[in-house]
Amino acid sequence: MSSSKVDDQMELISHFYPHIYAQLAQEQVSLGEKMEPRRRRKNKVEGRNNTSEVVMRKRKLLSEEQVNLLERSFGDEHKLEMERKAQLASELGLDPHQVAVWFQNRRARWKNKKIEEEYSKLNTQHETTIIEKYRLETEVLKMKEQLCEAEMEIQKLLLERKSDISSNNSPISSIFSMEQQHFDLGEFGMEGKLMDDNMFFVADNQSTYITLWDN
DNA sequence: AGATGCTAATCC
DNA sequence: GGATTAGCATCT
Repeated sequence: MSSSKVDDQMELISHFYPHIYAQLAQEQVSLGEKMEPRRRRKNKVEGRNNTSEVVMRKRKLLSEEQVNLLERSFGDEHKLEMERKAQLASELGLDPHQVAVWFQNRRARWKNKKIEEEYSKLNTQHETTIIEKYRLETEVLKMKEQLCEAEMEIQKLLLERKSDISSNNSPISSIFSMEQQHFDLGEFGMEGKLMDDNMFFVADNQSTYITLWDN
């Protein structure tokens, strides 16, 4: 029986009796028979002796034991040296080329997995960054609110001061006494000092600045 | 029975 | 070595 007829038969078996086919194919390998020739792509026309033939690509899944050994080997080393390839091939009863292909595909899967892991890690980082951003924005809003309240309090105190002055007959004694009023802004870790009606001097540990506002 | 996922095998 | 194809198994 020619090998193409054997292949055709196996093709039929594989199609209608997949389990029997798997068994037969496995037996072929374990008996050390000639390896199946590498199949060409489906519908690929092969020119030989002026004839064209369409050869179906067959494929057999590796057995659990074969995959286990390959996986262990891959765990040791992702690259495959010639010697190890031959060694593995004989241990597995596979064509060295099959072993090479398996490693190539395994490296591709490993790389994809790494990329997915990295993507997932970056995604998590991104999400926590977004949450932190919102937290900080909320904090800024709260602090702005507090600042606004403090400014209103200062305005109120200034107005009180003004009305005190206007009701007093000798303003010089108070406004030009060079004794500026102090405000405790402990809430902000700062100290405030009223310079005049338009200026408020604020100091903290890091910086010093003057806030101006319209009366 | 069609959709989908995995992967051996092929092509470039 | 990466991209792609296609066989096979499993799921829906």
